[in-house]
Amino acid sequence: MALRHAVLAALLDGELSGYQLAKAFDAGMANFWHALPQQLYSELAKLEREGLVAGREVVQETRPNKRLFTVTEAGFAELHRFAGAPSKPSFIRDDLMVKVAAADSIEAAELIGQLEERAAIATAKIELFEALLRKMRGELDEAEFLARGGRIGPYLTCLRGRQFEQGNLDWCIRAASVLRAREGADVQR
Amino acid sequence: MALRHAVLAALLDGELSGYQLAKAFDAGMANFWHALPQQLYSELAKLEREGLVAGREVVQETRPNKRLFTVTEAGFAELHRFAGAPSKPSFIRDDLMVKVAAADSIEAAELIGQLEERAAIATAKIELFEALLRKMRGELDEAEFLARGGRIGPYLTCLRGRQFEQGNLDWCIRAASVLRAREGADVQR
DNA sequence: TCATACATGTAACCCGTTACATGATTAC
DNA sequence: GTAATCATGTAACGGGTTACATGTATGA
Repeated sequence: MALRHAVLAALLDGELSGYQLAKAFDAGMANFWHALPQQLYSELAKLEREGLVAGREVVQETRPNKRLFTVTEAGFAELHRFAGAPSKPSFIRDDLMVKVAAADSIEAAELIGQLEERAAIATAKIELFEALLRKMRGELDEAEFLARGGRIGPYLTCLRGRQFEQGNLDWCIRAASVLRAREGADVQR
Repeated sequence: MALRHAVLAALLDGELSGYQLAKAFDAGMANFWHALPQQLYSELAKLEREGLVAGREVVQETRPNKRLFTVTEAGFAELHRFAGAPSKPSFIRDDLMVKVAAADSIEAAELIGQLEERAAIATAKIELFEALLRKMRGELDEAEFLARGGRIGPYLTCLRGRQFEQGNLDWCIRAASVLRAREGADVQR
């Protein structure tokens, strides 16, 4: 049960509608979480019922009306409680890893193709995260920003996201090259 | 629906009982997947019903009887089909990242403690994975093994697992030191 | 004697994903 | 015209986690 906390964390920057929250999850939270709009709408509804967020209706003329949500006192209290609870170590759980694990009984060409595709995705994400980091730190350099900037939380998680994707990229390239070298080569079975 | 494929991949090395499979998931698969025994038992039952694995009863005298499972022809076919399907990129989804994202409204000391704890766990996992890697490659060095060894699949995923934990470790240390430096310092709010 | 390893499951619940459903406005 | 953006949901399904349930054998 941690999506609720990710939502609370996302709302710390200011009040957001469900729709804006979905955007935020596609951008700033994307390094460590992902959620579809439906899930966010229903999670917001649940959080409101429990009094952890408060919504206020904003009437718009040209656009459909929307509801903006803020974290309540009870919401902050819940975040603090959450911060104190132990966090279970995470692992990767990736289809591509399962495929590589079975590499010895799967056609190499297929696998190599998928590894290259993933490498391309990782490259794109790295660029995206780097742009985000530049935007967050503004005119300060990284050391300055981390030492004295505001809201370093999202910056730190974005750093981890970038590093994670760099790890994906390096590994995909390496695994693909290993598999390519073995194709047709003389190998133990 | 990918646990089934992880199970099939794990069974490639030879026939295993549910219990042994649970061990295997705690060791060799641990770098990229985790599953509780209950889930494995029920997944094996499902796979057997669908004909993707075959179980054979082994009567034991001093121990309770057990059932050993092997991948069937249909199971291999399913693995090949799976290998051809697109794999969605994964992301981290970690409680600790949520906490760091909310760092600006959470007590730093708590967070630093959790980051250090996680760093210790990562260190332990790295050692574990390194031992596993040494065991898998036997007397060959890494380049030799990757070029000509048998069963490189698990080796490659274990490399990713080690690298992932190294990433966790580096990031935890960095994030903790950033937070420590800011404690009591003059910071934007 | 007590903890650990061996050995296998069932049941309930929550969370996440997929599919369905609607409808106006703005920019190309 | 057509795609993208704004805006909000419901329903069904499947997977993962937690709790429950049982029993033997070995080693400290």
